[in-house]
Amino acid sequence: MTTTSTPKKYQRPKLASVPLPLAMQALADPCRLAIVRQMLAQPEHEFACNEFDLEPGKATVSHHFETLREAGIIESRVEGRKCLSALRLEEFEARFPGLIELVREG
Amino acid sequence: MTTTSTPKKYQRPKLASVPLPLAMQALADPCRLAIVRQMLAQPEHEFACNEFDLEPGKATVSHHFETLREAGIIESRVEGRKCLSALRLEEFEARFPGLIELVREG
DNA sequence: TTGATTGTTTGATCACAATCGAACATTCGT
DNA sequence: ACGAATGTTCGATTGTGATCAAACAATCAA
Repeated sequence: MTTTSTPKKYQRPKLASVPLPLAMQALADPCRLAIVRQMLAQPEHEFACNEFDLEPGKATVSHHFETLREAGIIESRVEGRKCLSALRLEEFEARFPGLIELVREG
Repeated sequence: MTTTSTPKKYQRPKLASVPLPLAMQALADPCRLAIVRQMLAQPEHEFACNEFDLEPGKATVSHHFETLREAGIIESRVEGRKCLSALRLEEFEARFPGLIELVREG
């Protein structure tokens, strides 16, 4: 018997359950801001992790993506061996109006 | 000769020099959010530190006020033996539009 | 099936942030 | 001059966050 595969399942919290400090914390890191800014340039696009030119190693980047997921800023899904991520733009904007716009401006 | 007194001087950074991550970080702490919310209830009022009902001790609170000053969110001045603090509401709103409003809402 | 791709997890380190008690400084009242 | 009031600073502790290398897992391509 081949071991049953457990496809990675990413969490996707309801925005109503995301407290403000968690959202602030998620956007308080330069690397995560860079990720969100690049995503804002193509809001419809689903990004693989290696489409970003980031300083930290992949382990660290993986952690940053998880932080962004927990804050309800992005959502991710498995596609083949890739992890595709996209902004939850409308939902996040509805929960924290104006916050994403601040990220775009810098 | 009595030693010359050096009245405490609080910093007051220009808002243009405050980076977004610093502002986010400052607003990512529950205690500091509580301070800002209480100040938002009376935007014109100058608050002494002991007007807040906060959990941490006074040393910690003193540090939180400094963090808020560094982020350009509040300004402080010495009045007698008190340290009076108030929001830099218009300036901060001009630099980070909508951010303070998010704090008010929760 | 073998090896390369893509990301996650683990274990460890390092820096920084929050916290406290105690000592200190300044000012005010008496 | 003395003591209370109000914060600040110092030293130490504790916890959390960012980071990396290495091992692991799943998938795809040849």
